[in-house]
Amino acid sequence: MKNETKKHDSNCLVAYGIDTFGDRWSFLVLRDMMLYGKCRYGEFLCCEEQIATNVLAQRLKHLEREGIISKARDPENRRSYIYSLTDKGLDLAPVLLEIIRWSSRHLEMNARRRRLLKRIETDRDGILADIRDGRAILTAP
Amino acid sequence: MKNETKKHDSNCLVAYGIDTFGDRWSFLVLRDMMLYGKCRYGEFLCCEEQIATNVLAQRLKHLEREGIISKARDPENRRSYIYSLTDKGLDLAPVLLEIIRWSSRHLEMNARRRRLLKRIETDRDGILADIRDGRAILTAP
DNA sequence: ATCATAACTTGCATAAAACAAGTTAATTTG
DNA sequence: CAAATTAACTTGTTTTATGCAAGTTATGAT
Repeated sequence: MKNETKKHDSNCLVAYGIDTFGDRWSFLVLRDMMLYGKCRYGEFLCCEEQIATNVLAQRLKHLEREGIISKARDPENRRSYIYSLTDKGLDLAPVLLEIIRWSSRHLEMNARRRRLLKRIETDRDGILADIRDGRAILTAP
Repeated sequence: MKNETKKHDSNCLVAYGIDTFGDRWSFLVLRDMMLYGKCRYGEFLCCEEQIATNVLAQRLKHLEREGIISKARDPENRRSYIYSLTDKGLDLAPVLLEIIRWSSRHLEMNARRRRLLKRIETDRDGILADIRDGRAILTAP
């Protein structure tokens, strides 16, 4: 994940996906953006899984270089930046939703999880709209 | 990926998925099973991305422990084993298909890729049946 | 003017991956 | 049937990536 030339340069569609967004930390950042509406460095940093700051910085650069996210100055605070999903990044929402569906089938459920699953099954478009607009789908975990 | 207690033990559905199948090599093994119908150690070993033998052995154990794949003796050859997807593993097919759809939108296409994408869009059930029965969907890459 | 904060960077210890070689049991070949 | 081959791994070593702690820089708040 450090070496930035596609490590093994497979010509497979699946490998391309894995290499651009499939690393554990990259994907957890994307989850934080899509599910929790996070958009700042500091927010990603205090994710439940405790990403290290150097790794976070590197993954954000990687995702930006791959065109999955973009970085813009925060107009309200000149020392802050706002990360957001590009169209390419937004297109990953269906992958995220399928992972959630899979986990829902194979992990014990609770009310919170059931609520999320139900919304995925009954209000997919609403969810996609929320993701597109950076609105949190879940409250902080 | 070595430490087998879920590394960060998140209680998030997405993190559960990532930790069980989301590692690069684990997922490439699953791709080889679902897309290319591979089922033997030696077949996984000569994948396009050149997985190292120790890593492969470890990932197969991991996937087996997680209930994604199962290992059985080959009745035809007593020094060989046959790996196959469990129901839990088969349930990952939709995730794989979404990744392929995503990559198809964002990577240049060729005839082979277009053919695969078209089949995903028009014959999803056929693909799922092929995966379930261990039939290759693509010829070797 | 001083302190705090956001977003990083740097350096070092540790863990995982890549690489190369070796092992074991079953099978094929001469 | 002894010798070479093959399938599925293990083991040891080097290289690379991650985790952790501390430091830096440019705002911004008090």
